[in-house]
Amino acid sequence: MSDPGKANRGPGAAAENRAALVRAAREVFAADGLGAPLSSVARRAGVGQGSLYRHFPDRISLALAVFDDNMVELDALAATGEASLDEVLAMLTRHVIASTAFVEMLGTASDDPRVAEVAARVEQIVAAALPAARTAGRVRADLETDDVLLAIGMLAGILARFPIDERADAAERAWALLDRAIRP
Amino acid sequence: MSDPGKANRGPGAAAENRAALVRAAREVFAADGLGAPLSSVARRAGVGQGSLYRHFPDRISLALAVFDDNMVELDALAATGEASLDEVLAMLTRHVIASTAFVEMLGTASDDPRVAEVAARVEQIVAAALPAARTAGRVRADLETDDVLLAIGMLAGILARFPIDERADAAERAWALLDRAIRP
Amino acid sequence: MSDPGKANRGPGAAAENRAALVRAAREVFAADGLGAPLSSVARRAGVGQGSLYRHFPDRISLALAVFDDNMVELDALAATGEASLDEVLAMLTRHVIASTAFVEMLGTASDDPRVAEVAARVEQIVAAALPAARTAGRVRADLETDDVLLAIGMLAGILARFPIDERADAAERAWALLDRAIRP
Amino acid sequence: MSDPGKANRGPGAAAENRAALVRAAREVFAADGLGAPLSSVARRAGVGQGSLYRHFPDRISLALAVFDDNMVELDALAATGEASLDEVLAMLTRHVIASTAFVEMLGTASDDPRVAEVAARVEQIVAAALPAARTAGRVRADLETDDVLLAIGMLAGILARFPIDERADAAERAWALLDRAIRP
DNA sequence: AATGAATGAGTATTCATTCAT
DNA sequence: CATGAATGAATACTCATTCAT
Repeated sequence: MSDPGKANRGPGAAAENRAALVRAAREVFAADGLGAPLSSVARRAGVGQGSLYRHFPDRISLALAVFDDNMVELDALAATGEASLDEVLAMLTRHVIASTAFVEMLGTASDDPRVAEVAARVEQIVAAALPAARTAGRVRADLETDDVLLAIGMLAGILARFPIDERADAAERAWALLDRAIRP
Repeated sequence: MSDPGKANRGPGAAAENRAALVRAAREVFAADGLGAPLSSVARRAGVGQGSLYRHFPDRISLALAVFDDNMVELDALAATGEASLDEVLAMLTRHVIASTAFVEMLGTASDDPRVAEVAARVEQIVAAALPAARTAGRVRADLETDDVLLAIGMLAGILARFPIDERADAAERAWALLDRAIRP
Repeated sequence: MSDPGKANRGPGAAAENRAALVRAAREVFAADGLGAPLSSVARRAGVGQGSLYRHFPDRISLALAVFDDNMVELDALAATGEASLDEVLAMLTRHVIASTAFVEMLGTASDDPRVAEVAARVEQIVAAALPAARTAGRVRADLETDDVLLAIGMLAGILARFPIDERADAAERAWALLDRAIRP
Repeated sequence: MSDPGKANRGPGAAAENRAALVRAAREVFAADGLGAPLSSVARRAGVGQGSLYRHFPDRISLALAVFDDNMVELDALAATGEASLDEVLAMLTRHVIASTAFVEMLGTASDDPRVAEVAARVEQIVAAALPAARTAGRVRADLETDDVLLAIGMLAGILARFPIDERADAAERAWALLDRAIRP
């Protein structure tokens, strides 16, 4: 019974599989939200269900992996030491347009320490960019980090209700409003 | 055969059952969102599955019944002819705090004519209150109805991520932001 | 609580209701077969479920009532004393085109004595017409009643697989074959 | 948690399960028709519902698998190049006796391409055997493929109304009639 | 005797998760 | 370590049948 179809590529394929899973999950989460069937992720990745669970024992682990790239980008931006709040917000907006699941994750199951850590990191980055923005008069002097995070949350909430191809537009309209909310 | 379990309380229970279903659905939708299992609604109402489907042939019918009260209130407010935008927003905010599913419904499956009608009615009520608010300088002169609806949508989106008992606070914070976004 | 909708027309409506149920059942059985939901019969008749069950305690009772007309017609034909086999077959064919459920009933649940009686009556009528047909050379001399009934059964079986509006054609084609089978 | 009930026998059981499902379905379809509950198939096969759906995503897939054997046999017969119409009919009759669902499938949901293909194949095989039968004077010179298929359809229709153990007899009687219908 | 609602069992289908190979 | 199948619980929905009014 040496069935063809998909040979067991063996342990060597581990890294490759992991990457394929993350890639697939990114697409699936973007399209169907964070609650999408994990089986569809495995299928799209061309990987067995079991491998998915081995690499990512639960949905959150997978989501964290997916959005790790986002965090890497964000961290890179922050690492320049000169990231303006506008740049941070622009990047976050891009991420949210690509997948509201990013914020969906941050808002849910926050009892998972790893999620909390990501949330904290985002908060940190925003917080770091805020003083300069205040000083520069870009935002109100009394604007708090939480306010900015709330704005991002609202943005994500509203974008989730639009089909992907309308999200860029919707984001623009939303920022037209929100911008006034944070400006001095 | 002679199973106890639940006597057929007869047609007299109809109105009572309907009310129990709506009440249960209100709670369930508030807690778990519009996508919650209908079986849980029936169970919580202490009513057979069949009765649920008799009264409400589909999820939307049930949701419409649940949020009918909201609309009645809203209509009543609008009927006074003097509803200020602030009053309208306050009421909508109360509804959204009670159940983000209200807005969830308006945002989804808008291809159902009954939902579309409710959405249109909400829009109408907002639109009716807007001119006076502009004249009074309560909001920007160029603020559109769509902007207000977007704000409501964002509010709902963000509240959905908080447990019910934190929503009032969250709403306050959100409005503190949004208010600036619409003010002149 | 004096709900409108459908006043309880009281006992006087009994005969009327019965008739409406039979009429509705005829249409429903014709369209969806003998296994169609009884609720759809009650609905189409504009009659309560309970009334349906009062008049017809089970599906077979209803079917018998529906096809009673068929039997009346058939009996009337037989009563002329001069019914040719061709006439009998033509009438049966008409009935089967109108509703394969007629034969479906005769073929199923034959353990019900009332059904058995109807089946016997049909057999009787066919049997009565057969000798003359044999004498006249219309059918083979060795053709048995059972053969004719079998032919009717086959006709019904095949017609059941066509949508109603194609059944007349299909019946014609089928008889073109079957006719040779019974002719001398 | 550690419920016994049924150990996961692992992938090794796949082929075995598939075979059990087909076997069970063959019996169930034969006994209760093509519309029988799929759950009863799974139960009889001693297999979880999920496994059934994995192997056969819909009812038709299962039916096709069940009747694939029939087609293999039929194809084998046709492949000899010398299959007489009588042999073809005898085989089809055997299949229909075993399960009228075979023809039931061919008659229903013909919008499924796979079903259509099977139907076409049957037609092809009959068509291929017909000319020789005509030449040999075994059947009427003007007998069409459709007539033969109609006859098979009628046979199936009538057999469906007999319990399995009476079908062989019934088939014999039916052919006694039908044979005359196709003979010269 | 009519009404229409109530009930629950039955069926289809999906998915998270575990496990033998 | 990969694979892919197995399992069963969960959920939607339908219908036959019973029953209070």
